[in-house]
Amino acid sequence: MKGKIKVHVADDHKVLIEGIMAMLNTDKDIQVVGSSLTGRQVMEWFETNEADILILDINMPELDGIEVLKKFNKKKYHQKIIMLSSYDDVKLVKELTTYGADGFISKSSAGEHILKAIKSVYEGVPYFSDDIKEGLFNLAIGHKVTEGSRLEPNAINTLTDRELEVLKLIAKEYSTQEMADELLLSVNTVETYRKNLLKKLNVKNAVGLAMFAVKNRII
Amino acid sequence: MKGKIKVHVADDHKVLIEGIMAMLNTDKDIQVVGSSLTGRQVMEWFETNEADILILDINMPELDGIEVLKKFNKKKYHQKIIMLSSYDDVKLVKELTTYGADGFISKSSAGEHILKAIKSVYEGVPYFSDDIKEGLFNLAIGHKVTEGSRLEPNAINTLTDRELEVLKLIAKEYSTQEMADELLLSVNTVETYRKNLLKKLNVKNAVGLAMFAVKNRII
DNA sequence: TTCAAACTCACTGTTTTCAGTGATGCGATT
DNA sequence: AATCGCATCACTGAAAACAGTGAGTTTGAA
Repeated sequence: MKGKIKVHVADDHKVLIEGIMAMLNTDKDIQVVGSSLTGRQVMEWFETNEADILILDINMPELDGIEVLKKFNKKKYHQKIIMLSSYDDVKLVKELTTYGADGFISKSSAGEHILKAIKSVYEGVPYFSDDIKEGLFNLAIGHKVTEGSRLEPNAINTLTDRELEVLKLIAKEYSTQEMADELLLSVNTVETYRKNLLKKLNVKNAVGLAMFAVKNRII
Repeated sequence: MKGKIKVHVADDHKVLIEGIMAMLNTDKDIQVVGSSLTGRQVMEWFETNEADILILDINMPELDGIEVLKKFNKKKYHQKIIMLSSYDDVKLVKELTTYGADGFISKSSAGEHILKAIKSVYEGVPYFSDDIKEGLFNLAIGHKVTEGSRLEPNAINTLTDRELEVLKLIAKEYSTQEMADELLLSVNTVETYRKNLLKKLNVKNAVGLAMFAVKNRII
């Protein structure tokens, strides 16, 4: 191995970042070159820096890990991405791999798995921690073990970026006018997104949208 | 200081535990003597072991941090307890201090705060990380400043039975007409309850009501 | 290059929500 | 007996949400 593997860590919990950094820096082949607390920070960092591996928390403020993943997908950066998931984001795994995620580690797994994951993914071999594998297995079996599994698993995947933005604002009690101001759009446009959301998510009003947002943790 | 401060760390995220351990063990005055992934494990550990400080995550499976705190309260163990909170559990702080919590740290604060907290609490001085303090301040002020911090502690208690019923239905996407049918009331009456709710809970629309319902687990 | 999807906006019309005010009856409290 | 909280309802008017349709532009992928 010529140089060290350069890693960027993104998570909204500073203690977790520092913990991971402390751990990774004990490995002679790995060097943590940056960290971010929000998705937006990740995007900004990668505009002027680069890393071999990005460890990305799924749940982050401003721009969550999923959004970041999608954006990276478009930008064609060359680093590998390992997703960090807190609870049972198992349902998302399949989808996220299609968006270019190279590995998954649940936070409830041991730290050594992060080392393994980094080295594995760096070599081009996707990595999934054991509990993620188990979760996928349970999903495949059909019998759910975890609470959250819903019927229309992928309604959220059908949402466009703009629709997601609007959805988040709706869940924050914004009125259409306020959203239009915030997003610099016409009221008509925002209304269109709202209507699309109502149809796509098959709910009857803003409350339904907000509840969907809660259940899918996009707020 | 004669011996090292003995610390036990409890959190369901193994990586976080390991991170905190790595960090704490760099301090010559502190020694991590144990860790747990669930509340039950904490209880078992303390039956046969002891520590000076218990760092306790609020959200854990099996037995959450709050329950553990209550049980410790009864057992009269002599260690101090620092609560780790993921999001803004600000509303809980006051209650938890009465149950014997000696400090609060949010996970979004830096790791050094854990060091500070441990030493402070060990000396008998309660510790609250800055964002917790800010949250409490906002709570006291009444009007929310930050995103998550809600209203005056017990707005729920000011709600009448009928208002609660209506609130639940609103959170289920009912329209006023539907609620009137369901509750055998006139539309006007239901509207009145809705208005009272908006005023009492200080939110601007039905989404705000639904979100309140979610946060206060009345759905 | 072509095509589809996403993004943007407009217009019309209906329904619902939000806001304020006021009123009645009923039961419990003082 | 008077008061107070709660439940119930009505009326008005303004604002916002919901619904359907159509259409131009941009962009990325095939």
